[in-house]
Amino acid sequence: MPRPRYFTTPIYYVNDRPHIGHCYTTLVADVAARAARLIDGPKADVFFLTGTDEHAEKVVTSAAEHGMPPIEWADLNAQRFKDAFAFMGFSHDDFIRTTEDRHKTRAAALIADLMDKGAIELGDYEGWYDPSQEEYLTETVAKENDFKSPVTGRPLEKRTEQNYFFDLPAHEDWLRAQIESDAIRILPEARKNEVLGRIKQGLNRVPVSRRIKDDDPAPEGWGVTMPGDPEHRVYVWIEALCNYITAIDTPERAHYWPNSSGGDPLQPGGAGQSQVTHFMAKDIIWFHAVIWPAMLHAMGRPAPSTVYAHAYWIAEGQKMSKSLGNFIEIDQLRAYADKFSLDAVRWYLMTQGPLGATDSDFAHSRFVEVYNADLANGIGNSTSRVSNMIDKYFGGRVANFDPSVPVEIETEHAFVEVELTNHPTHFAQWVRESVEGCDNCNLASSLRLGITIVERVDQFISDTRPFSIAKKREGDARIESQLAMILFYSAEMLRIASLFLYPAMPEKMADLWRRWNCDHLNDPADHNSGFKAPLAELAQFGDGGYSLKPGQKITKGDALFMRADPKEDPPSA
RNA sequence: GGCGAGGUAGCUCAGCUGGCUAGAGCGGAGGAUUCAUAACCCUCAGGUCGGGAGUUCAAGUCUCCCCCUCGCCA
Repeated sequence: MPRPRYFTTPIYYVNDRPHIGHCYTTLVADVAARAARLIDGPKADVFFLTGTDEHAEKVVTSAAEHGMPPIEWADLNAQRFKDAFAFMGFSHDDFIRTTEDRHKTRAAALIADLMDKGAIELGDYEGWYDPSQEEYLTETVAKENDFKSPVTGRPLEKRTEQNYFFDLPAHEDWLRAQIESDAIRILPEARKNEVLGRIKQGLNRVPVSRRIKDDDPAPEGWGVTMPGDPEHRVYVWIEALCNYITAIDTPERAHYWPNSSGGDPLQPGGAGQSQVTHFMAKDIIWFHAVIWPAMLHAMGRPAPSTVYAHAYWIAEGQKMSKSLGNFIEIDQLRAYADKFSLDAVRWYLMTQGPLGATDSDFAHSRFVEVYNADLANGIGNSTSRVSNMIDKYFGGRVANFDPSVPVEIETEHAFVEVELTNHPTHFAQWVRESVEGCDNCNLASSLRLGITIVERVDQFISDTRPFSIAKKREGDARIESQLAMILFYSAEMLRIASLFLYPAMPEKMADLWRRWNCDHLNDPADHNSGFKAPLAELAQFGDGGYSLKPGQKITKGDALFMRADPKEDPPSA
């Protein structure tokens, strides 16, 4: 049995409008989840979670501004995320909202557990309070604003109040050891250094609650109150982190968190144990790589295996910001998808995106370049030329050939035999590379393998020149067999290339499989229907159970990706 | 101010523990070809590897100084 794998995105602040940032993080998780399901095949045990974080005070005030109860406002906005994610073709298994009872009750239980274990205690909180906004500011923000309210300019007050604190410093040594040894793997590497550097500077207690104000605008039951102390509400950040557990705290799902029963509970990723990967943007790595693992440790639960923090998208060379109003929102991605196809958008984001530590630019000219190079001129054109030749020369069917007749190419001096015997070995190697890439979250390089194979197909066709051979095949069984073999090889290589490309482009690849009449999927019409076999078996070249067979129909269809004109204006939302 | 990352071809970046004429992809130029989506294939980049000094038989690759960019923290 393949080991269980659990992929998460952060739960998104429900007041936000879905934009490229939310979509990107979720896309990365989607591609990781799809790749895992493909690699592990029909027995894959993958759970992919996303959702929304809804208990922030601003949600209550925004709702009031819109003249509706907070939950209605949250419903409305959460739906926007659901719609956006459905549009993006994400394959999440669940969408959790922190306002749901299943979350609230379990989050409260987790906090209670921490209190029972003495990890959370009451203490004094001293900070800079902005009376006009009724909120505390961090030391940094306070200082930056010269200890005046950033909104009204009035002086801040130093205030003290009682709060509950999580004893983070108690876990310092453990955290450092876990992170240094990669027991908790922080990726990319640069982020790991950053986190370790910050831990070395010393850890502070983390406030986990806020006293509920007398004039609290939130309705009864909003948020999660501190167990045994209804005067305090659990700080949204702490409550939000709990979603990774609350969503899977059912008998069927519990195994997605590594359990304590088998061996050392604090050694995640032991054999058979679930592999947990949290994806997020770099701004919230501290919560996920330090506070959350420490909370889990305090509860006696294993930590996540991998915390992956990608960098940001910028737009046409400019940082995206509220003041500039240049966020690339879901509508703009929709406009690109309308023009270039959704899978093209997914491909661009995945292969050009900020998976590493540095930011990436979403530039229209770049989009078109990548679209043309990889998709239109790459997999699109190659599919087209291969299916066209099979149609033209063999009536649209994979033809029989005699494997003992070698394929030869004509050089200036002689006919040279083409080396084909290594093909199966090459593909087996690529499968290994792809699996390894996914394990290390090198999703982009794993996807690139598909394009590498397409390039091989184009080269192979140039070398063997089936279109020239076709002209002199009449009555020559040897040449006929060579032609059949070349096209079989080409089509078979494309079939395998498409498997590598699938996690990013599920719709288009399923389309290709329908044209090729391949039966990789349980339901050929549904790219989410699951695979009939693990990748290694599906990607077996030439004589595998899923390889193309003589007589198999290959349908010549419309262009998979039509070439785009770089001079055209960007699509607008 | 503290810690960290980085400055390599027009663009995006590879170059691990120092070693032959510094690489890839994209864009651009030329050629060849015609099965294909003006596509594919082949060839072409003469880039002071941020600047300076040093160590070494040998340095993008190590040391020191300087300049610049960017993170995280205070």
